[in-house]
Amino acid sequence: MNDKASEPDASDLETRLHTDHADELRLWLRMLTCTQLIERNIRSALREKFETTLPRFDLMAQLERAPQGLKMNELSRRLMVTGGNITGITDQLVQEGLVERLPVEGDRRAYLVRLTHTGHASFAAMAHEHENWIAQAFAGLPPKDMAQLHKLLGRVKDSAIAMNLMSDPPA
Amino acid sequence: MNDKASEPDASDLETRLHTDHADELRLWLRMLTCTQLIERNIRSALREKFETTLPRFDLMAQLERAPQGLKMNELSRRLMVTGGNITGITDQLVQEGLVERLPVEGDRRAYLVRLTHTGHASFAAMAHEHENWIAQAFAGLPPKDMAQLHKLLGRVKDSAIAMNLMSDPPA
DNA sequence: AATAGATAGTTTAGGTTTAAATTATTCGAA
DNA sequence: TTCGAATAATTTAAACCTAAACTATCTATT
Repeated sequence: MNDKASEPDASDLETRLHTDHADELRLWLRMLTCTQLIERNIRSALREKFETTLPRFDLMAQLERAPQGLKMNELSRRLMVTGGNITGITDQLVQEGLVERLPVEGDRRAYLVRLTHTGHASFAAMAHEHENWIAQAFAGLPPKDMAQLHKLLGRVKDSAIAMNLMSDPPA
Repeated sequence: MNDKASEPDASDLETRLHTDHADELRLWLRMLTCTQLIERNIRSALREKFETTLPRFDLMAQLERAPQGLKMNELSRRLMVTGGNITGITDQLVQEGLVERLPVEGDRRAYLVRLTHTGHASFAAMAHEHENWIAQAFAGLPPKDMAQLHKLLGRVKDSAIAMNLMSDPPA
């Protein structure tokens, strides 16, 4: 190896000095830990109490807020997952009678996915509990802290969106 | 349906009043959005620039900080994934010569997983870029905001851990 | 020593998610 | 109108992740 004393090995010290974003890294890891802790809890609670999964719940939550229904690509965009994934989850929910696919007037490629009456009722039951679980996750924060956190995360969101635009094909 | 006028349908109004944790819900969704935006970006950058994946990077990052190596169950705990998962990822990395399994003195059940020389070099190259990506994600925040955010997320973390303990089998 | 229970790691089966390729349809411009 | 590009959704192959069952080893108690 290149261990001459004239050039101290740069692999550790120098690179570390140049790019010392340790604070950002720590912040990121803590953020990740928080979401993973909460998400894991929600997942297991959804399975235990309602025998369902988080992706299914999230999809239904989107449909609940859009009574007229949503197209697959819109679901994909909102849930930030790939289209193929939406296809799979929707297939399941259709199978179980919780959502339905409706033709779109004037575009035979697309569907509108909508909650069925059963799906609406099923979601209502789950949403009530879900809200409590989330509330528990933030129970340790005074309202003032929550507001502050929400504001700061708004800035992170903007920053992260900007980052995404940078790395996406600009054309 | 039970639509008698004497008892106004409670399914919407009342439950919503009782459990109005809309702020918590909004906060949670924003938090999730932030981490997903950033994580997605890191994933695609790792694939494009280094042909690797986030789980593999994360495992190597843990090993980098533990030069003496880590046992499988310790990796499992730190990465918050199941043991079986660790086995699979480690197998891959061993296959590619980036990590190695070493016997543990006095416990023939366990291994120590450790970065090889190649793995160490490979990780150093990636870590440098990774740090810049993370820094970009938080580029929009003044240092003061970052510190504040870190502090608030510390409270969330405590709260989330408390939530986990509640729902885990207490025995 | 013998055995029961705990611990370390792997295997298995099944579900999730992704990126990339594919099919079908729509839209726009020559 | 017709052809090429864009769009909506699906399919496919591969990686990821989990829970549960399993093997091997260790530890403590008797």
